[in-house]
Amino acid sequence: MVEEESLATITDVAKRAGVSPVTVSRVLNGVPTVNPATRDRVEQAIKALGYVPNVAARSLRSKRTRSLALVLPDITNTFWTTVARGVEDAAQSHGYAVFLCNTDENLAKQRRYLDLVVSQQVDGVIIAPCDSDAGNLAVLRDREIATVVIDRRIEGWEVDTVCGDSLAGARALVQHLISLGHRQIAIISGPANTSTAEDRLTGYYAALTEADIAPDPRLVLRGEFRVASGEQLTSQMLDAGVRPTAIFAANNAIALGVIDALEKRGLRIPQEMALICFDDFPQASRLFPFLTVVVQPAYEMGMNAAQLLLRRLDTAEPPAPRHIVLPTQLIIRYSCGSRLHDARYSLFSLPLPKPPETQVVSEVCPTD
Amino acid sequence: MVEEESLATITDVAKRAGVSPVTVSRVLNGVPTVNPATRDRVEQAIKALGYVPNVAARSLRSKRTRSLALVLPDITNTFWTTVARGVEDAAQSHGYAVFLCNTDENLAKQRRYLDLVVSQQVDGVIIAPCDSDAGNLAVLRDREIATVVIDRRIEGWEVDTVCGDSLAGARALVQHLISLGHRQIAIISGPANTSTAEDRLTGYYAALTEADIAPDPRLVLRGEFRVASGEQLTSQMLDAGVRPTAIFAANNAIALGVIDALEKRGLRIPQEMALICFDDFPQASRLFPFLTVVVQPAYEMGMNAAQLLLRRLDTAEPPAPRHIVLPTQLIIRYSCGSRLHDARYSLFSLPLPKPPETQVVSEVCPTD
DNA sequence: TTGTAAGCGTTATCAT
DNA sequence: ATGATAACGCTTACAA
Repeated sequence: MVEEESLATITDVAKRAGVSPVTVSRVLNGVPTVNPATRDRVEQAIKALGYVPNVAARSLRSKRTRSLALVLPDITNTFWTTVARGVEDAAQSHGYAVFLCNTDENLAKQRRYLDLVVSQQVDGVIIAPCDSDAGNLAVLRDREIATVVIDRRIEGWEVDTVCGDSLAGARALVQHLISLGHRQIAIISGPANTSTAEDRLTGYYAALTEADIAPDPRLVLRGEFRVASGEQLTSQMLDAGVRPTAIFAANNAIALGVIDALEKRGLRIPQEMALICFDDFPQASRLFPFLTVVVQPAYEMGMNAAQLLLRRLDTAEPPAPRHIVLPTQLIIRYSCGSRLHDARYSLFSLPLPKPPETQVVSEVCPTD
Repeated sequence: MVEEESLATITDVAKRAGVSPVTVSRVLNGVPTVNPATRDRVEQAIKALGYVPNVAARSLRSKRTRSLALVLPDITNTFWTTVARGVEDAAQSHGYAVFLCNTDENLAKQRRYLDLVVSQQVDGVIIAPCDSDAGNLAVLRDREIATVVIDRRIEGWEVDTVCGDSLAGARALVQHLISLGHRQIAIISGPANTSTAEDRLTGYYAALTEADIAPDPRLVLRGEFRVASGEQLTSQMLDAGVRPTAIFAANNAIALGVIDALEKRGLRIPQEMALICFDDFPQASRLFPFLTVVVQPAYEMGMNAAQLLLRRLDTAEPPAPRHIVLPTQLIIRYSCGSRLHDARYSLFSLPLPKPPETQVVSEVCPTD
């Protein structure tokens, strides 16, 4: 049903419909002041010729490409792929295409991708930056490219931000351990120049302080948000004779490394070493029926970021930057007989100094 | 160091360097017939102005966008994210950007993405199609968009293809079970209209036949390549009183569903039910120290597909379509005392009818 | 409601 | 080795 000789242009459609190219353009862009009959003829011509607008020409003229870039640190982590799906769904429903860029937490790769993104003239960028230094995002700021920072805050640039509540999540996790009687709790966190690593550390300290437990510097370890880093730091700690009763892994990749190190040493989880972490695993309740985690609303984070960005692109004069902090959920896994249970609690931000009795606010909804 | 008033164009660079825009274009495109001194001046001007070429203008004129689309069925599966990284690395090293499109094994989504991809005028497409019907890829064929099909073969269109050797892999997996004494082996495969599901089923039958085991239709189940499907089919089978001694999951997502169903019924793996599957899990040796799998070279598949595509884009008159089948590896996991071991065997394609004694050809390389 | 004219930034072609 | 000119397909501004 599609006749093609070379590739139909707007002029071909115009000729076939007996109108001028401008009218076709109006139909394509949904301009209301077009005679319905004319619109019909144009639409038929479009269908008959299998016409598809040429985005290059369109964006050369209109200065918009209808494309976004999503720059992520680790495409193999399901947390990030879930974020990506949120962004994708929001973008697709608005007719935007998404370039997915994987930096591997590597600043050089991030820089290369940002250059690419600039030359591709994307309309906007959603980025989880490798670190909190705004200087590394200078290209975006200087060229005034609409940007939303996701998951991690940035220092020195007032820009839209969508994050999970790392502080409340970390505090709730550590409080959970404390409520189970643990007092020697190690934390294996991420790099010092990422806000998520910082916040989770702050939450850890807050929970300890609130329970009158003096922090032990030997139990505070920092590396990267990677499996290998979690494995290495755990091994170092254990090999140095430091033996906490519980470990808080600052994300799921680190937790995998911790599991690795513990299993190599024959330490059973949770009997000989309790483990909690940020970000869940798919199928976690079957694979790790013991694991208490804080999950962030990854899909919603992606969707929110994309919507924020798209709204900004639509409005001519954008409002002041917004900082969105999405609440997290605490999932406590336990077995009752042979049944596995997930108890879920929504976490709300509470002031740091001296919080009320309980941080676990909302209501339980067991899964299966 | 970057002076900007609006946004530098090729003309601004030309003025600053005291040459014509054409010369700047020549420098940008690496045309050799440019005086080195001129080239220097131009390059300095580019740097001074922070000039970045406008891809829209460039592709409007040159008919090339230097972008590819990668269309995948499940971005949450590490197999596919690994493929994506292979494609990305190859593309980036050639200066191409990649649009990642996630179809969720959903034909409607696939169609929408292909339309988007066409209007974005990408130079080429790498696609793992939802099914083997070439009709669903008609847009690509009709518009003569350079295409590489990955992971799954297509019926009715002669097009470049990069796949793993599902047949040899499936056969080796089932042979492994048989060598352990299993004779009631169930298979939970994917949809009938995907070549991977078909090939793995064929390999399953081949191994049974070669061992003089009559296939039992109640043990052959087909659904989708998804966790939920694996869970559901396993549950159905078990609830119907069908009780094999081993299950072959046709991919890793299905295997997760099988694990789910087995655990719900208190069946221990591998003591009460052996399990094998196609495609590995990250950290599998720790999480599933019992699991024997066939891994496909996902990264290489992506890289090969991208290289094939890029080569085709470079050469004016492309040669006949190529079909690449990459060999797979069998990984047998076992514990020796408290140590875990991975024994790896490379698998080579063998003729179907009556293969020689052993399918396991290459040499063992234990991991840790 | 529709059309005319101009131009977005680059590269192909031809000329020097 | 370099430049002048036109054209890619579309949308904006203005005119009718």
